[in-house]
Amino acid sequence: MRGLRLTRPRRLILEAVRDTDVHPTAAFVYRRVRRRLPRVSLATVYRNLRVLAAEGVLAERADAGGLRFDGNAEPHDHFTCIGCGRIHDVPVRRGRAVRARLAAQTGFEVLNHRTEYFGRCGDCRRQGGRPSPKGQRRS
Amino acid sequence: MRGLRLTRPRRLILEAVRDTDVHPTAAFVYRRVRRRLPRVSLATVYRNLRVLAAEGVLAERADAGGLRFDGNAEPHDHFTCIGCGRIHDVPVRRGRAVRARLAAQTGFEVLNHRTEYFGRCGDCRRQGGRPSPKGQRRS
DNA sequence: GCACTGTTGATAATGATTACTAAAAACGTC
DNA sequence: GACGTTTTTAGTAATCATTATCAACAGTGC
Ligand SMILES: [Mn+2]
Ligand SMILES: [Mn+2]
Ligand SMILES: [Zn+2]
Ligand SMILES: [Zn+2]
Repeated sequence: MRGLRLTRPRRLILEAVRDTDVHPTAAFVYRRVRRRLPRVSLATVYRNLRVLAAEGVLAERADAGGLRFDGNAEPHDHFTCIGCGRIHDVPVRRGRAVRARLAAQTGFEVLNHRTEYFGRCGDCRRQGGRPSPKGQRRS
Repeated sequence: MRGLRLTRPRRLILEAVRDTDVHPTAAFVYRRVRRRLPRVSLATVYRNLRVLAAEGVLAERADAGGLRFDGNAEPHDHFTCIGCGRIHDVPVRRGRAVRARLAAQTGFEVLNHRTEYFGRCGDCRRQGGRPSPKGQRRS
C-alpha cells in the first residue's frame, strides 16, 4: 500500500471485495459499492480494482467466465464446483518441490504456479444426482 | 467424434489448430484458415472451434488474455513464459494422489485439476536480462 | 486564493464473442 | 440425379466486458 490515496470510492471498492468470498466480478463489486455510494461509476470500479491489484492488495484472476478479483492476496489455490459454480480457496500444495522438478526437466525458470481444481462441493454432493449445472451465477 | 460431419471448413479449422503449437486464439485460426478458404467467416471459425471442443477433439482453455484452443486434447499442463508469452505443454503431475488428498481434506469430490506454471523459457533466459515483456504476441 | 496533481463520473470507443438469417451444401430416398 | 429434409455456412448485426477519454472535482502545499 505504498503511496496510494484511500479515497472513499477506493476504500469502498476494497471493502466490497474483502467482505465477500465469492471471488467477485467487477459488475458484482459495482452493485455492492453502489449501495453505499450510488453515484459511483463502473469505470471507477474497474480502474480501482486494477490499481488495488497492482498494489498487491487484491489478487486478480481470469477464469473461463472472465475477470475476477480476490480479497485474499496470499498465495492459495482454488476449487471450482461444477454444480453451483462457487469458487473455494484451498491451501497451496508443496510449492518449491513442484517448481524445482519442472525446472530440472525442462530448463525453464519456474517462478510461479497455480492449480485449479474442479468437482462438486459438499453441498452439491449432498443434494445428490448428477452434476446439475444449476446455480452458476456469475456474481 | 461421434456423428459429426467433417465439412471442408470444419476440417481446415481442425487442421489449423493441430498444425501449430501456439495454443491459438480464434482470430489466429481464422487467419490461417483463410489462406486456404478465403471466404470462410469468422463466425464459422468460432462456431466450429466450440463444436470441436465439445466433441473432445480439441481442448478449450481460458487464460488472462481470453479464449484459446489446443490441438492436444490429452491431459497436460502448461507453462507460460512471461518473457515471450509462449505457452508450452508440460506433462501432468501425479494426478490421482493430488486429487485424493484434497478430497480427504475438504470433502469435495475432485474430478479434475490443472496446473499453470509461469516463468521464463530457455530462450528468454539465454537472452538474459530481466523479463522484458517483448513478444507477448496474442497469436 | 492559486497552481499542481491525482481522482472521479459520465460516456464513448474498442474488442471479443455470440446471435441471426437467407443461401448453400450435404444427406437420404427414390 | 431430381427432391424434400436437415445441417452448415457466410455475412452481418447485436451483445457484452473492458478500456479510453476528458471535463469537473478534491486534496495539498504555498
Ligand atoms: Mn481465492
Ligand atoms: Mn497444450
Ligand atoms: Zn457446489
Ligand atoms: Zn520465453
